[in-house]
Amino acid sequence: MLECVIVNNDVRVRIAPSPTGNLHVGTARTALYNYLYAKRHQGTFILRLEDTDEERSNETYTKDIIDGLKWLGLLWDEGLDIGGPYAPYRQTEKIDHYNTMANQLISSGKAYLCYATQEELAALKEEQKAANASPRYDNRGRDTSAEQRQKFEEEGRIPSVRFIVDEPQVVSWHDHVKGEITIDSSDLGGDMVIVKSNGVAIYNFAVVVDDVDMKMTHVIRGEDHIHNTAKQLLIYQAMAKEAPEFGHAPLIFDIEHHKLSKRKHGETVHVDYYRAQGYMPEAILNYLAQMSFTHPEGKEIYSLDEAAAVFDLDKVSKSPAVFDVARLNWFNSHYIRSLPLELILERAKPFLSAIGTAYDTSTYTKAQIAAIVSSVREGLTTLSELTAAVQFYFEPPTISEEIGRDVLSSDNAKKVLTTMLAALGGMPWDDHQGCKKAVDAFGKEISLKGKELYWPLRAALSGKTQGPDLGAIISILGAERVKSRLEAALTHQ
RNA sequence: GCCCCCAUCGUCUAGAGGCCUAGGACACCUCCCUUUCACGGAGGCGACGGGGAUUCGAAUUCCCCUGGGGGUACCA
Repeated sequence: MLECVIVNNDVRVRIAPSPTGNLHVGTARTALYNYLYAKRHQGTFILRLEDTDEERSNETYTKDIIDGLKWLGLLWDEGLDIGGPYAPYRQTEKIDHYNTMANQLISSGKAYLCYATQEELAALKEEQKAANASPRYDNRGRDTSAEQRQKFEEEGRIPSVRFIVDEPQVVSWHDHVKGEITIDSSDLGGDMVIVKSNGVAIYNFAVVVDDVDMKMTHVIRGEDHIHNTAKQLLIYQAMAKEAPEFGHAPLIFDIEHHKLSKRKHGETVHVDYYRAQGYMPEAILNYLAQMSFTHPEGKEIYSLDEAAAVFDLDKVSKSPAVFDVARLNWFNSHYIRSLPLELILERAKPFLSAIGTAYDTSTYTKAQIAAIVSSVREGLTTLSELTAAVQFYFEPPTISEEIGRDVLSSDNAKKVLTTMLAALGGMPWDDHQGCKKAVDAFGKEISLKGKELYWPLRAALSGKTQGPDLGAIISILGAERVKSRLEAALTHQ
């Protein structure tokens, strides 16, 4: 198949989170799309921090976001943490610069100082509400006279800077995922504040300045920004700067079809949560990618690199997707059983430690630990389940009343256990399959097979009637433990 | 209220006028494999929101309705 890939080394995209919470699943998805777009076009992926809301911003969130993106493997080429040619990449370090730009707009008549107080603005809103009119700023500050200004200053009023939104005016753009979008400037709420009275630029203004400064070519973000895009386009125009291309991805919904929010869903909206539960970054990435994007060959399972090779914005769905943990789980269990054992072992460490005092690294060799994890990983959905799944390898199982009665108390069970005890000397301990065969062999001698043969052993050794392969259990536990557990089980007659 | 976006199985989606008695995946159910769980395999359940229009023919184009969501801050 002949494919025409546009290679554009000039492509520059970014993820620009605000540190008002831990790394959000939606932010991760947006970061992923930007990352994929950059890689596809051999462009540059940038991480910038939008921390102009000093009230809500917090440095611990910044750290969490950086850690989370790194953990996912969405590494940026430029930006926070690593710097780059367009530093700083943190908006609070550019406050003066935004003010300079705002002043330029004022000098060119595109913006003005607005002395309206919060109270006046609130009153205006009330009035409009009472009159059943759309809430909007009435542009009253546009022609504030010199005398009025003087008076306001004397009253101690501190002005904000408002950008003049000319009305009516059609703002439209070709959106890379949505297609044509048209918005009338009259629906934008009137002249908008671009610098708050505390002297700090507001998001809609700072982004534009930054995107210009950093030479962004494409802005890929959630569709909750569509109206912001219209506002921002007007600012680009006023600054006589070329605007980047836009692509608005659909939102991620909860099962009730609302935007995934921390307020409603708590920690489950954070990447951290999944990380702590033992989700694989590969699974999260794969899940996030395929949720609104379909691989052209119909693949369900694919890596970050594979996705980067085929990603395209016009292949991104226009409609929102419900976040479905069941599906994430399917991806996760797939990766848990197919990723290299070495890697799983590394990631399993915290969950093995969680076993508690019984977990002593000297109990088993490294190879045995590997065998333990390997014996159970097929049945895991998340690594957090590992703790309970391997517990019996470390501590003698407590035999429940039920198991004792139903599985261990029969004469046949007693026969199996005693025969096994006698056969211990001939066990090929290092060989999983060999151990299984040895069991089969003595089973034949005592004319027992299947459930009758296996369950008593399984119960005696693990306390459960289901779990890993019996041969693996025997082999891993080794002679000592097998012997003592069999003897203990015999007391349940 | 106003503005914008969206609309195929429960969920994620394929589908760019005839290939669609609508395909795949997750979930669920049944069977097979298996000492068990899981994996794997074979089946099953299950959808084009409604109405017009265009056309020989519409899930696919257009219009209206309905529904859902997002936005409407000196938050981002």
